Amino acid sequence: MDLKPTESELEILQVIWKKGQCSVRDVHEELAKNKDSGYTTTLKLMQIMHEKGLVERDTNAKTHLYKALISRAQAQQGALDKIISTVFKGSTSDLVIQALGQHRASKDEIDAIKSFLDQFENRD
Amino acid sequence: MDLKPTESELEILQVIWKKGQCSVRDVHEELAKNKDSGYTTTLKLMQIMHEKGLVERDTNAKTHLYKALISRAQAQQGALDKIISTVFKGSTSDLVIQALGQHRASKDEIDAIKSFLDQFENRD
DNA sequence: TTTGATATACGAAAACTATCGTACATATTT
DNA sequence: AAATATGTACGATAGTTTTCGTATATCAAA
Repeated sequence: MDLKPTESELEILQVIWKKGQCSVRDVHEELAKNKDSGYTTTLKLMQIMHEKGLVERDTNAKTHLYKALISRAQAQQGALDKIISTVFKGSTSDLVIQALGQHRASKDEIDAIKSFLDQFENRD
Repeated sequence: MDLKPTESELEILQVIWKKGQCSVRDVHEELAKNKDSGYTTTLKLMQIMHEKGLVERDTNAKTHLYKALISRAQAQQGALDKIISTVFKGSTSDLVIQALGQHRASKDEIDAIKSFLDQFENRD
């Protein structure tokens, strides 16, 4: 299996991850806030995602319910791996520094990252 | 302008960023190390990148020379913004932690990030 | 039970990306 | 000068992704 969601598929997965289980309408109404494609477009995409094995669905009721078969963490790692190799010359620390440099991190966020680093460092 | 390079365009930009200024052949020979598409494919892609405004070119000599019109930092930030919004729920610190969690960072890298964080934190 | 709202299914078009073949121009070598 | 190598231009094709129209089924309300 390939399991590399496209851009639109990721938008859909976002909604499913957030809500846990969704009808096409659930997803479409969420997407409609930022986008204006039709309902059948969302439906078709979700059907394709089902064919690809990105989601599973319960077809017992008239309204089918979809669940994600790929975790957010998996998708995150896939997305990270891709941009680290294509734009960050393979350097994770470059990515981290670029991300932190742009973003106005709160003290809490910085602390969270620091303690994460500590724990990570002491793992050796 | 849209300025969102495709996958292949990023591969080409990588080479141009590294070398500073490139002929199509320069780029193609570099890409050929990891890939095997034809010379005219690279040429065509670079012509399209020129139309899109991703690169400029000097056509005085027979062999045209290309330069990037988008910086590596810009492309990095664009890629980061995209995945932060599509898979990281808008959370930069989630991205940083996920990136560090997977990657086996060296002590030097960790230190670099820590001192970056310190400097960042003291900025207030 | 007829009407209207809401579903899925699915073919087909549109848009975008990547690939290549071929034509043609310009250097370089023999 | 002829042959060879190297360059650009560009149309055509194939693959992928996104979009939508239309057919059809189901349910609820009038």
